[in-house]
Amino acid sequence: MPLTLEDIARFSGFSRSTVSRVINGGDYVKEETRQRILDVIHEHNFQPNLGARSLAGGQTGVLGLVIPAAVSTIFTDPYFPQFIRGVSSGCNEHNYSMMLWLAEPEHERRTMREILHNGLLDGVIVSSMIISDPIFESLHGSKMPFILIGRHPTYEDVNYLDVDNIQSASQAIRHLVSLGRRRIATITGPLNMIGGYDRYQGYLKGLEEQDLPLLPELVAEGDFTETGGYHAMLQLLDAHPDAIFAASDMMAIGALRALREANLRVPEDVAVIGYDDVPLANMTEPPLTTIRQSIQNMGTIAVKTLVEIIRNPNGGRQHILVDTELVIRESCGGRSRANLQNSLPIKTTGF
Amino acid sequence: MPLTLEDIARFSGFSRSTVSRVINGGDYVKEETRQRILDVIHEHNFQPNLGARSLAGGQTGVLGLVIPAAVSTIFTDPYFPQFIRGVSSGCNEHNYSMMLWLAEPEHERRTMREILHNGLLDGVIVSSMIISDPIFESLHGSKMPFILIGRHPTYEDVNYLDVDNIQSASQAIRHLVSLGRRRIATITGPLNMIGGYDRYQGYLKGLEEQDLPLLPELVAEGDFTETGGYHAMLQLLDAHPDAIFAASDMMAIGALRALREANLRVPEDVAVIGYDDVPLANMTEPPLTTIRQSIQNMGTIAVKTLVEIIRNPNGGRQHILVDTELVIRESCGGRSRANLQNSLPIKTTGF
DNA sequence: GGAATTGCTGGATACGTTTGCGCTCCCCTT
DNA sequence: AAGGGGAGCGCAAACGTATCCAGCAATTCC
Repeated sequence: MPLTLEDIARFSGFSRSTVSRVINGGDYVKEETRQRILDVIHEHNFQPNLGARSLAGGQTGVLGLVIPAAVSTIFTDPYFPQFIRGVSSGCNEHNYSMMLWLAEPEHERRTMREILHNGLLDGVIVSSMIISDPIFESLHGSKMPFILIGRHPTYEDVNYLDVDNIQSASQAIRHLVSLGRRRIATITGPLNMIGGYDRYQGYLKGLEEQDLPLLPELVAEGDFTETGGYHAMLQLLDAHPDAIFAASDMMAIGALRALREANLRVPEDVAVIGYDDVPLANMTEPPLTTIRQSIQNMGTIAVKTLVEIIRNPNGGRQHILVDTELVIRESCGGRSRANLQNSLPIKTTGF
Repeated sequence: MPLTLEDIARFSGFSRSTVSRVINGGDYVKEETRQRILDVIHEHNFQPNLGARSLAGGQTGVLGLVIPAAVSTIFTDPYFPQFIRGVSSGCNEHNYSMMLWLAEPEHERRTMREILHNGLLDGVIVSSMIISDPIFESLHGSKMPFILIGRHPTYEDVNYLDVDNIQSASQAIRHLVSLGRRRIATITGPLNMIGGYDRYQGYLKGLEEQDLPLLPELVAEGDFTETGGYHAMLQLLDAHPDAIFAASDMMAIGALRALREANLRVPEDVAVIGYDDVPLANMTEPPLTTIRQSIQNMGTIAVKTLVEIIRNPNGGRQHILVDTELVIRESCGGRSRANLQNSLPIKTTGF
């Protein structure tokens, strides 16, 4: 039988209300009283009941993290463990608990409302490359504060947290130009996916900043896979590029294979830059220059932002872009083991 | 403003009580009434408030999953993602939600009572506990139903679910001996973790069964990581082992690296067996012989068992051991692509 | 035909907390 | 000296649900 406020009130000689005020850091309590009550609470290891709190106060201190289990990479990719860890860490920091829901398609219909709208959650983080429509719609139509990981392509009035794809891609181009490359090709991701589209926009921005023309024969669309990168590279060979910016490491690895088969040297003949800094990127021949995103950091920031949104629901929408780090290895022909940036400052766009 | 039982009662023309009975599958409701109320509930997408339910009924439908974040392998090892996925899947199956708490040492004291004993959780799964964990004490002293993943070394009256570490490790030793190896070394996990400890015990049991002496110079302690395995292997080199039993695949992979650098051939000079069968184990050079545990399955079984314990608190303690499978690949020098066992039967010890 | 039983429903209470309101003091002003 | 105001505290009303109990009709039993 756990203790109640009433018990603590009785033990300390004050009323429920005062005990409650002490717990919630309320005003108008004499310091002496506060100490007395805190002592009793500590002595009996009292813990207020969350259900009752939620009923009376409307807050639970619980955040939801939704990840579509359909994403098969959850097994092999260190992305999700790291992200989950970041979120967990952020929760601990802000005195929240984390409800994790790996949305399985076969259970989705049942659990969506049940989990999201039963009053348990103060807010929700939705992590998914594929914007899972039912979940999004369900949240968007409710009062529940939520934040997306990866910006939403169409809805502008939605909070999101994303990697600064455009900025980082253009930085890659800038770096290649600084190394003397001029015929810079790109292997894009699927242009109907927001990540692929944004990284291509960054490529365009980089060209423009460096006064280079956009040559259609230097653009090939891939699908984020190694095979896709390989075929895209084959298309590009005729155009004789002296550098490749691939929108993912896996595609860059495919490009390396195509270049090797074409007897072109990397980085002497063609420089290559990837994106993601997957563990494999360090083990290719030559090791891959790439753009790293701090996934764990993303999780922490997501919590921090969501907590702010919960505390201040009318603060306007939050669009947060996390900066990246250009990890320079041998494949671009630049100086090895040197980073242009070490920190991961945060740039906020909002109002 | 979410709807309440009262609203549904008004819309359907019945009382709160009857609506509540319909929702909770209670008896004594006319079929016609039940249908009418269900229609209204469905039409308005009504979802009962969890806080109120918890207050009035004492049940929340939420399970806690506790993982010590101190375990650094959470980054690199696919163990936890898979386990989490299994637990999540089990929760979906049994209509429970999952509260995930990665216990960080610096936040532990604050959150332990706060998360475990605020009435939110119906039960707790504790994974990979460090021996003598305060979390255990806190749970063991309370009425909270819980189950450990990995048996507890001292307390016998505690529910647990574990891989048969001792049996499987000794099986690995037996296999190595059958292949003619005699100087069999082991790279253990941290011996203050029950998994590491038991696999070491299995190693000892294997030696004893095969009448081999225990040589201290053939034992090195690792930390379940690739780097740890690498350094442990370096220590072992002087003792000239002809076989290595590593308590995790990641450590086995580190050992492979150390062996390669020492110009030793695997399996000709040294046979290697790992533990876990992570995806990477199939991609090493040479492919790794290892012991497979169906981690995801463990998660599902843990939930199933815990739910039973919650429903029947006086059902006696549960001790469940999940069998393993020795997956034979090239690294041990045995016949390739042959499995000693294919199924994963469950052996139950209890009363 | 009256009494006992059963099927179905509504009223009322309890769960443990937050919080608006009102009541005492006591100090400060004029 | 009287009045105002604020600090400190308790009372009581919610919050939304589960569930015991009472009531009532319909049915069954003797």
